[in-house]
Amino acid sequence: MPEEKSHPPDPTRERLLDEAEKLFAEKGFTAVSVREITKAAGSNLAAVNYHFGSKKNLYLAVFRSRWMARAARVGQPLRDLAQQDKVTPRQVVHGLARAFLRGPLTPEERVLHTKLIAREMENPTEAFEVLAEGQLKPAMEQSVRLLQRTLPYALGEERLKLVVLSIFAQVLYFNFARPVVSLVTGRGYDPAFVEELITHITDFTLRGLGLEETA
Amino acid sequence: MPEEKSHPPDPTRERLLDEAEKLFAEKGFTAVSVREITKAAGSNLAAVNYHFGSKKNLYLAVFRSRWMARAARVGQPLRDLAQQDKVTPRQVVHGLARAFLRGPLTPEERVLHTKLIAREMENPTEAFEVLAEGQLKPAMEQSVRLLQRTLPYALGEERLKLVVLSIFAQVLYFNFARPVVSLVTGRGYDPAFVEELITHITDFTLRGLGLEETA
DNA sequence: ATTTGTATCAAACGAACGTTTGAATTTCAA
DNA sequence: TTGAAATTCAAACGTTCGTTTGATACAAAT
Repeated sequence: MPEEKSHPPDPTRERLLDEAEKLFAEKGFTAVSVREITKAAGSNLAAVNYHFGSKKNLYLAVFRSRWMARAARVGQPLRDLAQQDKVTPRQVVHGLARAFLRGPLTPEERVLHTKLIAREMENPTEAFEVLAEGQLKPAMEQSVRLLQRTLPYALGEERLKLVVLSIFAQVLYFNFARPVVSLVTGRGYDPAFVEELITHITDFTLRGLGLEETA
Repeated sequence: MPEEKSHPPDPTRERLLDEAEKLFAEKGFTAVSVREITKAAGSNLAAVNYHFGSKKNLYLAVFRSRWMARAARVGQPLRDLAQQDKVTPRQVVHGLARAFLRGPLTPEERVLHTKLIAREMENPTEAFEVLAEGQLKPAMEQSVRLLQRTLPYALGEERLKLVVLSIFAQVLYFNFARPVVSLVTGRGYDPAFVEELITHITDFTLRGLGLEETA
């Protein structure tokens, strides 16, 4: 390994991170081989161990550099919202749904990002802490605080947390369970359908909070 | 392989299916080795290939015999409900949430069952069809029909499907993302917390359908 | 008692795995 | 231009993988 601290942009290192992230997201850690990654990155087999020390370290590096950067972009709309003066609950919920389903990421990035989350959620590895501290807890606290101060009535912190978890549940599910959603609805993930999904989640959740009229 | 059709209860075969299901659910297909399975089942290394032909066939057999039987048990409360005369939407939603979170399965079975679903949802294999035809589509159709006939107002089939998907999303999420839920709420999955979760999902969803008062 | 078919077993197969090695190459400051 | 460090490379390391093999044990039927 060249160094231990932060890295100047080494093209080989960057390509390895890019391809590794795609492959890990698509197939999972154990199903991807180092040979597959280095071939996709157009580099030598030994490059992974030279630049990252081991396959597992590469996986962690993917989370620390690539995944975290994306998480920051996903969370940005919500942070922007938090800085505004007058915010409605609809804006909060809609912002959350939109950030994950149509937000700052390209469609490919979004699938990739969500799959990595889902894998860590059902099989936490050392990367889970990165994920939890870097996105999950901040986004959760941000959302709870934002809802707390915009809701026209008081709602206990515990109840609010469950509500936000229900939002996350839907947002994640409609992202990573695409085969199921498409199978059931007969719809592909074109922009129109995604917009319908965002509207559905927003309306459903707002009524779940008792804030909107019956459909 | 001994035969091709249905199997009389061969103890070795049964033990292999039991242990394989646990391990596949816990670690995923590629992360589990045949040696691991046969050792856990107390049988010879060659037993998997003798009884099932290949590791992949064993995985499919787990879904066809073990997983499907469990899916039938999970779906039973809903089918019972469908046969009753007077059913309220609350009964439907509560029944769904309860079936998956506290239902006919033991806690260990439930974790196992949900993890297998989640894995197939994010990485569909040949088992996905078994899962889709055997549980997903029936449960979806059943739920939609049941809601349709119990709702006090008309709701389009498309909207209803999205609502049911939102219920599934929460039910699955609160099952398989337990590390996240516990991290955020600081609660373990004891009976009291599970009951709170069922109540939350039920209330949240009913209001999502515009049927209950504000909390 | 012998045959026949089924199941189990230890052992080995070739292939693929993550990792290491040491030489070749490139980079770049002195 | 030279020399030392950083990077790439082909090759091989030892291990583990899923699967196959052929011998052995056991069962029920002739």
